[in-house]
Amino acid sequence: MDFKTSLNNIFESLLTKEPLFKNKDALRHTYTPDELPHREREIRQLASIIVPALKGQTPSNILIYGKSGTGKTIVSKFLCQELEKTGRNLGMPISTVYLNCEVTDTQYRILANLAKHFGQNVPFTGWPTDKVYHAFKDEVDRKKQSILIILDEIDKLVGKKGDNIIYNLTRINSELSNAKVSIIGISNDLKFKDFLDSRVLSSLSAEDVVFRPYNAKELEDILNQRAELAFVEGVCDEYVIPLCAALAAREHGDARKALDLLRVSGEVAEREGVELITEEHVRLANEKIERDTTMEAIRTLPTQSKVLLYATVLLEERGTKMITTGEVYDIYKRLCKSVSLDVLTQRRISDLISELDTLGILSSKVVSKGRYGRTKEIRIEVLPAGIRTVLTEDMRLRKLTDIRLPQTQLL
DNA sequence: TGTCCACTGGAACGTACGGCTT
DNA sequence: AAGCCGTACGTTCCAGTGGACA
Repeated sequence: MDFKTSLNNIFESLLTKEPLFKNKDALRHTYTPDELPHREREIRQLASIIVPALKGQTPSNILIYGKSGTGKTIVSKFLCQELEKTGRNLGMPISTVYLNCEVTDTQYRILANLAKHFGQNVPFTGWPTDKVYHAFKDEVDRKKQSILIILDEIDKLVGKKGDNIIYNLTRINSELSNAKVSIIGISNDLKFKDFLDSRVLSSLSAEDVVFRPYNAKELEDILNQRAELAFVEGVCDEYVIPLCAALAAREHGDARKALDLLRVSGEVAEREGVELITEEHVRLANEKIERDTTMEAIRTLPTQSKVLLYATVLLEERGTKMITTGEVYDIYKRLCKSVSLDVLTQRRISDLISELDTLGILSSKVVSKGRYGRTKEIRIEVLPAGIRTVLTEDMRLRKLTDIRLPQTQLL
């Protein structure tokens, strides 16, 4: 019976055994603190642009630029909260909608999400797009109100079928008699403007706001503010936060990265069962984050891409000097046959290679070998051992992990 | 100087699927 | 039940090309 009671408490004891953290959520980038250090200027600038909404006028559309982790999203969300709150106090009806265009990446989906936000029941597919557009427009126009739409990662829309949604939204006010719509576009990509239609551009980027990257000192302030909320007092060695800040500053001042680093450092120390987080934990955390993100990227790949990736690994291990599309395709075909998987065309594989390249798992470069044609030169960017581990997790691909190519191939 | 390789990458089209409308 | 619609994922077709080699 002693045995039973001790097991009963096992989760409880594990749950309460978080000696370092008092509120881990404060270190997540989704957490919105009461103050946003080193962004006062941007907040004031944006607030002065959208304040007309509180007087019943239409604010200019805004385009926000800045690298990842510079606080664009969090500042925008913070302003929305404040705007809605002030609106309520003044009796001005204001709605704000936040959409991430990486997820919501077509015209249909954006309109469907907007319509849903205003209480319309739109299926995720099935309706013609203009019907969804009217559902949204009519619902919104039923009363006098200001609407602020935030399109995060708006650069993900250009070039795709979704890109005339930007045009349609910037024009919607001329079709509305009661409501007023303004748009805040957020982009990581500074070159984004070059790809926009000039009519859309003049309307959308009536006001531009640029978010500079944080420097190491600023990151340190942010981390200190969050650490105070997240950690039990005195568990951080004095150099831990400066180190996290320095590492993140090296990567274009990414606050998200800095926060992740500090959080994972804490977790690593906790798992070790020690009471002080040290620089060594930060280094371990840095490696762990890197490893985890690439492994996760590989794990979520479609089966075909996994086989393709493995074909590249085999060629690399064989010591092939220059891996080309044609060679990879040859091995890929053989691997597919051995596990009776459909063989895709070389054209498709060429696209999959480019996808793996943008994910950073492979690197491919188009090279010309003169008399011997033009092709992609391919290199693996992650550890082969990691790729094998992932393959073993996939029942159908497990038997591939035994395959090795002969060191030299005689043809 | 021209040829010609081994692809690249754009474009149109096909198929399957979930889901609405009538 | 038949006919649309939007989306994902592929295929088919093909013009275009950088540069080693004859």
